[in-house]
Amino acid sequence: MSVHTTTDHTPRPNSLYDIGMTSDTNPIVSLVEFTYKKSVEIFGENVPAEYVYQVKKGAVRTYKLLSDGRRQIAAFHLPGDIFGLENGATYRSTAEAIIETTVLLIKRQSLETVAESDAVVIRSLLTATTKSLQHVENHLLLLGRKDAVEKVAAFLLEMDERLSGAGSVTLPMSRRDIADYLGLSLETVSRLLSQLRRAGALDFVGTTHRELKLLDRKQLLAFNLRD
Amino acid sequence: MSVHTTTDHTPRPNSLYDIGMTSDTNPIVSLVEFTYKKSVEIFGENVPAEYVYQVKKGAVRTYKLLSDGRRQIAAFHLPGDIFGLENGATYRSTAEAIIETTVLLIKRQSLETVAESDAVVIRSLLTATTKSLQHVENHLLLLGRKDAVEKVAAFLLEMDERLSGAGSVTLPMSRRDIADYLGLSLETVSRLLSQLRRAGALDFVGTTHRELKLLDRKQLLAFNLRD
DNA sequence: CGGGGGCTTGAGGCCACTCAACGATAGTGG
DNA sequence: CCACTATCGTTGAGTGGCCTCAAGCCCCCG
Repeated sequence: MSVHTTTDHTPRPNSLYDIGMTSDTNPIVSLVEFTYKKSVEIFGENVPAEYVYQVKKGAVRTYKLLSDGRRQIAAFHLPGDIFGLENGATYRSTAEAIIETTVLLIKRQSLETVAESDAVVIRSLLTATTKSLQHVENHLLLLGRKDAVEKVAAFLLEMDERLSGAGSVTLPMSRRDIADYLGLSLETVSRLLSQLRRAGALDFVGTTHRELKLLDRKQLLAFNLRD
Repeated sequence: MSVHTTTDHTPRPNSLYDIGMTSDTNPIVSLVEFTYKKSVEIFGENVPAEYVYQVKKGAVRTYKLLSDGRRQIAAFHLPGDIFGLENGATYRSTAEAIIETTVLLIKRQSLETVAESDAVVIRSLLTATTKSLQHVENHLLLLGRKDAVEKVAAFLLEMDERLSGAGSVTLPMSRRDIADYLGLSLETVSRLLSQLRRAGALDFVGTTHRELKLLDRKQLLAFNLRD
C-alpha cells in the first residue's frame, strides 16, 4: 500500500491556513496533498503517528477492531475534517479511505516545532481535539442508550447536516459501515431504512440506494428530541 | 467553602502543580478546595463553564440524559482526574459527586489568561483533553461491540487498575451507575457479577457488595484479550 | 422499629441478532 | 460487448441475549 515517504507525495506550496493552523508570526510549513483509492488504509492502529490529516475530498472512517473481527467505527471524516491528531507516539485507531479520497497532510514533527513557539497553533490543535471529544461523547449516548430507530434517525440527520443540509444526501459509506458506526447489524440498518421509507420519512433516489432524500425531517427529529 | 490563595512560588498542596498546569514563568493562580456531599451536582449540562476541576478525594460521574430519563455515564472521575475542561462556553455534561468528594477548582478565566502567555499551560490542557478522548474512544468500542460479560469484565479491570491495582476494589458507585456506564440494565450488571462470582473470578467481601476481590484476573482478561 | 434504598434473583417477553436466500449492480476479463 | 463474479442491499424466519416487571432480602438510618 501507500507508504509515506516524502517522495511519494507531490509537494505543493500551501500554508497552514488550510488546516486551520496558522498565525501571522509563523513560518510557512509545507503541506502535501495525497489521494487514496477506495478501501485503502491511511494509517494503522498502534503505528507511529507521523502525520496529521485533513480531508479535502472524499470520506474516511476511523475504527477499532476486536480480535474476532468486530469493528466499531468511531467517526466518519468528511471534507474539512481533521483526523490523525495524536498526543502519544502512535495512532489509536485505523483510518481508511471509504471512497477515493484526497487529503492534505502535514508532518507532525514540523507542526510540533511550530507549536513550540506559537501558542496559537497549539490552541488550534486543542480546539480540533475538543471538537472530536464532543462528537464522541454524543456518540456514547447514542451507542449506550438509544434504540435502533433512534440511532438510524440520528445518523441520517447527522449526515444530512454534514453533507448537504438540503435534505438530499449521497452516502459514501456502505450499510456495513453504518452498522459498525451505530453498533447495529447491517441487516437491522437496512430494515430500518426501509421502514423509514415506508413511513414516508425518506426516499431512495438512485439505483445504488445510497442516494437518499429526507422527506420528513420532523419525523426523524422526533426520534432525537428525546435528548 | 475554604479558599486558599497562594501568594508565593513555593510548590504547595494547592499550587497549579497539582492540576498539572504549571510552568516556571507563570504567575501563581489561585486554587480553591471544595467538598461536595453524596449525590450533589457539581455542574449541570449547558450551564456556563466557569471552573475546571480536579478530584482530590472521592468520585465523580459525568453523564448525559435523554428527555425520558435514560442516562449515559461518560466517565467516572477518581482522585487525580481532571474534569469540566471545556472549550466552548458551557459544560457538555452534568457532573455529580458519587460519594463525599473533595475537588480542587480553578477559575477557567484565570487559566485562559495564563494560557495566553504560556504555551506550556495550553499544552497541559491539550494533554488532559487527549487523555479524555482516548478513554472515551475505548468506551465507544465497549458500548458498541462488546456483550454484557465483556463489558462487566472490562469495568472490573478498569476499576481495579484505577483504584488499587491490588485486586481489592471498593467501588464508590451503585449498580445503577455501573449499568449506565456500560449501557446495560442494573439487573444485568447484578446478574453478571453473581455469575462471575460463581465462576470463581471474584468474590464479595463486605456486606454492602461494593467491596470486591478479584480472584482470577486471567478469567476476566480472557474477555478482554478480544481487542 | 418502621421505612427506604440498594442488591439479588426469577419469569416472561421483545428487540435486535444470526442464518439464509435472493435480486440488483458494478467491476473484470475474455 | 457480454458472461461471470464479487459485492452490496433487501427481506424473511427463527433464536437468543438482555430487557422489563416483580418479589424478596439485607442493611442502614431516622
